[in-house]
Amino acid sequence: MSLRHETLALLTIEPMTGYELAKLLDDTLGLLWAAPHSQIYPELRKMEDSGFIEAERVPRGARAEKRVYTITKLGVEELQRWEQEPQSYPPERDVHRLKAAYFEFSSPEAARTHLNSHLTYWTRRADLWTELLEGIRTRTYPLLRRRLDRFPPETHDAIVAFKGLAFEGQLARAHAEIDWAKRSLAALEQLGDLAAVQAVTAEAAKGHASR
Amino acid sequence: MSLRHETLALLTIEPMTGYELAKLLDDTLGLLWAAPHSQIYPELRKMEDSGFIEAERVPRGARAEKRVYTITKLGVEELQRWEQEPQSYPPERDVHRLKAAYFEFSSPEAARTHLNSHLTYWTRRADLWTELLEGIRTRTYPLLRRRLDRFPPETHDAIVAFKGLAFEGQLARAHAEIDWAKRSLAALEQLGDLAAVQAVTAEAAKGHASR
DNA sequence: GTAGTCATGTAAGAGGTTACATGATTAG
DNA sequence: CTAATCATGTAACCTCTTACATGACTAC
Repeated sequence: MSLRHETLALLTIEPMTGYELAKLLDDTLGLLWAAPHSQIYPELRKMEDSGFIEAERVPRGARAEKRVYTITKLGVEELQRWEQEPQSYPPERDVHRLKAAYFEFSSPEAARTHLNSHLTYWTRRADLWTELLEGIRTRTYPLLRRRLDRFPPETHDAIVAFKGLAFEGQLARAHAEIDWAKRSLAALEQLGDLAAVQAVTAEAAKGHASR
Repeated sequence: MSLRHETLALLTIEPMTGYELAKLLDDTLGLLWAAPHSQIYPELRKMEDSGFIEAERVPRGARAEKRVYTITKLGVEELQRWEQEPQSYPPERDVHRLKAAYFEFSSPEAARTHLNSHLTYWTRRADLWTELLEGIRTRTYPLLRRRLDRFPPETHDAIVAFKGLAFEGQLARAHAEIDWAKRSLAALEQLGDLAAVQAVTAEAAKGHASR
């Protein structure tokens, strides 16, 4: 349940609408917690009920209105409380590694295709995070700029350092995945002709089945 | 929805009960997809209804019975189908990285504690996977042995290679996390006295709130 | 006018967590 | 006899996904 804390953290930058939060939590942006708007709007209402945030109705244009949410004192305290709370680890659930573990039920081409997609996906992520890190270090990334503008100068080094830490971690993970995909592709090559394996394993497995 | 395919894959080793599958899918075992028994038993019933597995009622002791599940031809085909199907990537959701990104709302001690737990957790995982990999390479890991005993010799190299690949990936990820935690702890040190930051950021955030 | 963006919702369903619940079997 | 293990379930609840739904505003 960290959607709550990610949105609280974003609202410490400045008041925002659900729509803007939804854009920031879009997975393609590369931030640390993604969520669709269908999850965000109800969560904002719940947080409002809990007193963590407050909505202000602001007119836009002639007829329309938007709800601009501001974090409250209670909301900041909740964020601090969560930050100090010990954090458990989610159970292991890695579908790509799982597929790789059972490539003997796949075809050599499909296995290669999977690893190439993996390479593409994580390379794109690495590029994204490299750029983001550059923007963090130079303090030019817009979201960071907006944050620094609101916080006193003596906190800037720490704020920048922590954002840097987090995305260095993401980047390191991406590089580990890229290396893994490359090594795995090489290993696939070395296994030579696997054409027969799929058929044989399938037959063997069916053998158990019809025992 | 890969619980289904992990259990199908395990049932290609040999027929098993829900209880045994639940033990294998325990997170502390370090396999690739964890699940509690409360999820496994209903899933087995669903797969039985779909014809992917078949249950045999086997007596145990005098009064009791157990349901031993066997994968069917249809089940093996489903596993193969899934293996060749393109796999999407889950949205980014990393709670530990998220916490690190907002350490300015934490205390220096809590931040250090988080990173030390991270180190402990991933070191334990790395040890687990190192041992598992050793058992895979020497072909002595019991689950792998059981698998190899059921599959024809010409498939053994590939089966062992794929299991190796998968856990090398897990190990690489663990090492990346360990490195990150160490580098982050060092970075924390270098930031020097952060005692004031938490208070200041909190005040600043409340400042927005009561604007 | 019309396409793109801004803006906010609801709802069904899948997947996962946590807790409750029960009882037989086996090893000491 | 008693503790650990084997064995199988249910139920409430939460989170997340996917799809449906609507309409105003702005730039061209």
